[in-house]
Amino acid sequence: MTVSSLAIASAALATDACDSCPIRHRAVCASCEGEELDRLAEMKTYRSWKAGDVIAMEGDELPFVASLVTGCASLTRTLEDGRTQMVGLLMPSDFLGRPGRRMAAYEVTAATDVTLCMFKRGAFEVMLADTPNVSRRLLEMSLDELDAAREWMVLLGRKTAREKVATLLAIILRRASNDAAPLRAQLPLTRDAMASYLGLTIETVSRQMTALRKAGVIELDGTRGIACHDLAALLTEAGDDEDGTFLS
Amino acid sequence: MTVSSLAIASAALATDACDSCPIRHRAVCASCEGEELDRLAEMKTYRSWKAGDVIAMEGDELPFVASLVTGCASLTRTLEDGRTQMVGLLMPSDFLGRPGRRMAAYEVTAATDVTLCMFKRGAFEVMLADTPNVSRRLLEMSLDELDAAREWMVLLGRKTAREKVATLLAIILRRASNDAAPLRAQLPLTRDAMASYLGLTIETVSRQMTALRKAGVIELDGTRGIACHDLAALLTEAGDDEDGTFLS
DNA sequence: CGTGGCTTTGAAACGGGTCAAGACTGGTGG
DNA sequence: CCACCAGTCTTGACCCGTTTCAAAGCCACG
Repeated sequence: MTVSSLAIASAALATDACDSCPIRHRAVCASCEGEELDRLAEMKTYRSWKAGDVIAMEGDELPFVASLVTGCASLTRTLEDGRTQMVGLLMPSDFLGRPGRRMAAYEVTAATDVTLCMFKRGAFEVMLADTPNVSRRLLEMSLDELDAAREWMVLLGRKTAREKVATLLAIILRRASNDAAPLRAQLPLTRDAMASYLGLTIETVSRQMTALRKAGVIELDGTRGIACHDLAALLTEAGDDEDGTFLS
Repeated sequence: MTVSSLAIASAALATDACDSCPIRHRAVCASCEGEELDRLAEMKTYRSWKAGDVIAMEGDELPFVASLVTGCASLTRTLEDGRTQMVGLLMPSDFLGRPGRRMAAYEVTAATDVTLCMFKRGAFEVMLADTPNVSRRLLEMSLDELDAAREWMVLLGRKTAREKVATLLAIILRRASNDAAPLRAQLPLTRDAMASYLGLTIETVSRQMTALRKAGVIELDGTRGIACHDLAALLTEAGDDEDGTFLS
């Protein structure tokens, strides 16, 4: 399994200092300060996985909930006959696990190298119950994810293969690059993972990438690198009615 | 617009008695008692719409949030060129609106006659902030909706037209009927709405309904009535790996 | 009894899937 | 250091399911 790491120097993560945590201001802990933050810090544990590792299988007991600190992980559901659909893509600060549910509802896989900030389920649930700063933030994040899921439903239900690929590339480019044109990024996903997320086959993803390149909308650099000189053109290909604000 | 009402005697709703409310134990108010319930009761207003009415358009200001009391409403997103995808189906006890957001993110349409129990946004947000019984329930409901949305992503991304239609019929039959075989129900959705939800065209929905009837899996009674003697067979057609537990 | 909206049915076109090679990439061991 | 190997990605040809376009049937309602 190719290792294409987005990991930030893991030395910083080995310490317990939430102050220097890269997701401090966006994760489920974002609204906590002082005592509350200390309490979270006491119950947390870091753990890392390599790209391609399965973090949890559908139906496994998941004894923790977690914030994704670095990297990128996917949530996937499998049908009886093996067909597979990615239903979520966790990026730094996203929350993994559902309070009140012991079993993983989806297979969780590390798309790149991943580090989680984990909380034991029981302790976290107690904290959730008595700490509005946590429960409010979690509600907010859940509603954002719901919006993202619904946006994705539009893509899955109504967009053409070309629009699907363009949409995904636009999202990745906007997230990863510091908006100076040309936008550049390394794809955190294999073609396989892209296909799974987009409800397509690998071959179709590959063909559409080539088509977008030949149309001059994007440039490819090796198998993972992409660049785009004209985001507007890419967004037009994506077929959105706005400018692709979504995906939490 | 054809009126196909699921409405329960609206006389009961005209009163302010939460005790006799059909969704009392499942809606966002479910965990509230005594004082808290009184407080909610004071800020609530009922309002009804006819089947086909638009309750809110995408981008409209929505000055309230609400629980759906009776009937069925759809959330729909539209692409620039007019393609349309339903992203949610609200059934009794479901929550409408997002605390903290003024604008409707989706078009909300009454699929059947609908009655909402509405709360003014401001007052509800205050209550949400200081009443764990409300915020906890809303979090739970949001996470259920997120699960349902993800389940739907699998359907949109990977299922065949036949499986899509079978899945939707199974869900409606299970919800609507009092599980004595044969399961019977009146569809709360037009073919158009079904197609919108399933990411298909009207014609394909119609063809698959006919195909399922000819295969002996379902019976059709007029244009809205369906019956099913063998739910297991229908679930097999639906292609699920379990027994279709989802959709909040 | 006619009208308009919803639904069904049919025929043809097309987009994406499937199957099958072949090319590239990065890592490994001679 | 280079050749090889396994895994990943690309490309091509063909096929099938769904959409598109068109027309006819059905139903509720005026």
